[in-house]
Amino acid sequence: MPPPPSRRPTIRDVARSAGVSVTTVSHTFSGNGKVAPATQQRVRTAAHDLGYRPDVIAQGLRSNRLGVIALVARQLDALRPELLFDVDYFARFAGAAAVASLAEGLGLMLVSDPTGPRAAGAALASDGFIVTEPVVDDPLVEMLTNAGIPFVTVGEIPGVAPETSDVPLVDIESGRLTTLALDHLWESGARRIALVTGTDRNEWNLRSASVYQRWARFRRMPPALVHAPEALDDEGGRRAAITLLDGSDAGGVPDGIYALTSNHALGILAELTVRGLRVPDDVRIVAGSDAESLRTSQTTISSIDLRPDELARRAVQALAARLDDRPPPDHGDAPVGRLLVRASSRPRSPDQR
Amino acid sequence: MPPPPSRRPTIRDVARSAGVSVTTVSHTFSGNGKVAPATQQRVRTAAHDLGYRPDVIAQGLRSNRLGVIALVARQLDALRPELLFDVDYFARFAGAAAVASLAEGLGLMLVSDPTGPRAAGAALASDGFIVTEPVVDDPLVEMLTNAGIPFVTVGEIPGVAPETSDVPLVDIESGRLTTLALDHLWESGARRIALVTGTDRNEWNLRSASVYQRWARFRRMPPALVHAPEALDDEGGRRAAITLLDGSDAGGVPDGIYALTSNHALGILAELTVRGLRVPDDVRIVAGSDAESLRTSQTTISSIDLRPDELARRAVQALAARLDDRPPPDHGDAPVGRLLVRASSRPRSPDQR
DNA sequence: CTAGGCAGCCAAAACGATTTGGGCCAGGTT
DNA sequence: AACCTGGCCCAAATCGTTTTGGCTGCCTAG
Repeated sequence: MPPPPSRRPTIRDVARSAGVSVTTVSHTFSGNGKVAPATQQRVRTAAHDLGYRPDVIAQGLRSNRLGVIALVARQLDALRPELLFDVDYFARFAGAAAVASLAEGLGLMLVSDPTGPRAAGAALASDGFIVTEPVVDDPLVEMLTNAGIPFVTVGEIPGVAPETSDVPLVDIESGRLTTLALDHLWESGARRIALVTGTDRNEWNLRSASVYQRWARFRRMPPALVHAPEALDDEGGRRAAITLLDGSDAGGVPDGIYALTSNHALGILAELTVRGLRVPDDVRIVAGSDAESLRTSQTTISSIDLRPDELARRAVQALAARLDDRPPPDHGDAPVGRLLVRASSRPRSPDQR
Repeated sequence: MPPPPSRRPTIRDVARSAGVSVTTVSHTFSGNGKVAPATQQRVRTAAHDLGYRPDVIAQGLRSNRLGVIALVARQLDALRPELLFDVDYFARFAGAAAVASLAEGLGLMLVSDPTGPRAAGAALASDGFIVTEPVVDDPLVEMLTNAGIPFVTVGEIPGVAPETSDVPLVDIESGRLTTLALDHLWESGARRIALVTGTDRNEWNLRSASVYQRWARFRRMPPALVHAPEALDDEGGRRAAITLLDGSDAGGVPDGIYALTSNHALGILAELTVRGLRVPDDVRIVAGSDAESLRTSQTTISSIDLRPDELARRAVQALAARLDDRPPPDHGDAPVGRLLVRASSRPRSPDQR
């Protein structure tokens, strides 16, 4: 068996070798048309012997589909790109999305925001996009809409009522989860609960803040709301803590803090510890997204686990359905996100020192 | 400006609209051929008005290049895929690789091992592969070699001398770093140093073990070597610790442990703590790969930071160079990986013994 | 005045698959 | 005997680019 010319075999080579037309070869593999079993067998063995693999790109050209979807990682262009995946949420999301994509027969491409100047052309090769946490007036959303490229969002596009939009949406349950976190803090004894949000104008930050405001009014609790840039990491949390502790807010020093970003929660814990405040005795903390580091910190920190794996799975399935013009999958309305109670908000048990 | 037929404009539409041939349009954008500046201008505005974007797939078909490279995530098929990215190393690697790819004008695709049964065809669409930590007789390596698909490995292909292979290799410095970790443990006072490796047969595990053996002989220290499956996570570390502490090894109970996998190190720390052994006073610990959780654990754990971001960057650059038939980039021989000393191996302050 | 060169443009042939619209033949119906 | 019906197969068109190999004129050197 002489290695045929070094280039990889095409459908034509297979056809010649099997003594049939390319049409027949194509039909054999695609299942279209009618091909006698005997012929099929001949084609298959010929293909196998030649080591034939259909050229995905040529298929893509005809079908206008490549079998690749893109996950947009907006922070990719940020200052310290190597830290991108420090955000556990996104890392978990990406991992689960890759797995789910594979299950749908799709590849998952990580791309930076393609609206940016450095937009790699390759990004546009994908059949569809998953946009997590779109922000107000998101240029990416606008671009995809204009270009007619299918996409789904995880979290609402702020300012766009989901009913009026036909963009598939994966619900991140920001309302329910905010209430869940606040109620939990309340039940664990906190009476002056502050909220620390990030500064990205996405559903998570915006909705949490508004729900918090309403919740505080309901509890007749003067709201204490601080914003810290996500990018500041721990330091952002530390500064937020300083603001809350030093700034003589109406309500006085908080005894409970709900920090939406996990690294902020860590920074807050650090600052509280420095000041000799005990967690959870003096101040209870809940983080709004889960991370490995919350599980291993000195005082473990309670958190809202958004279940990025499940969200990713749903996003991929929704996108795959849309790409195939199938109706969107119905995930029922069972809650997804959950509260993980750890030391930072655990009521003391009777016998503890 | 009536929206032309809903399908996206092709190069032909642009040509017609600008009153030139498709060749001229192509040349205008590619810079090939000769096109009068005035004509170029006409073409460009026509393209812009139509909202024309070249079809990446069609370009790919001609050029046999799509501008996408694949990163193989072997653990993707594992039992708990959502935990894939718990392995900080890979998460960081993927993030940095995505960024570096973008800089090279390439997209990064996450694919599971394409040798598996579920191999998504899309995986094969990529121009090249990055294989991290290939194992002995790696089927993926074999497949890529046979198919003539370009790839680079991060870490040697065990059993294949790098000089004899023309597969670009990113050096993970397993020899130097193992020695670095062991010397550090020694200097911090440990005299009976055990090694806990994973069970994957990759360079990191294999080379570390062999270097450890030699190092132990040199120090006239009876070696204590335990293997625990990476997949067991903390539990694997716990079991390894049990083996080391209970099994009456020749050398007795170790006072220093080098655990290659970060989660193993965490498990070891937990088991030691349970038994009332103090870290680092009774036992010093160093982990062989860095992770966020080592930085925040009760007793922070020293680690070897492989600098996955830098490794990823190099891998991408090497692959990009190979794809362009450029000579491989020369990264000099400055060391990359480093030791991060934390509490688990910090020598006691002066007043201690 | 002519040959050659060059700038500017184009038609047509790839690239590797899928799909369309027959053709041919055997067997069953009128 | 003529007609229809399927089963099986094929040639050619198609997808949207890039590249090859001309074809025009115009300019300049001889």
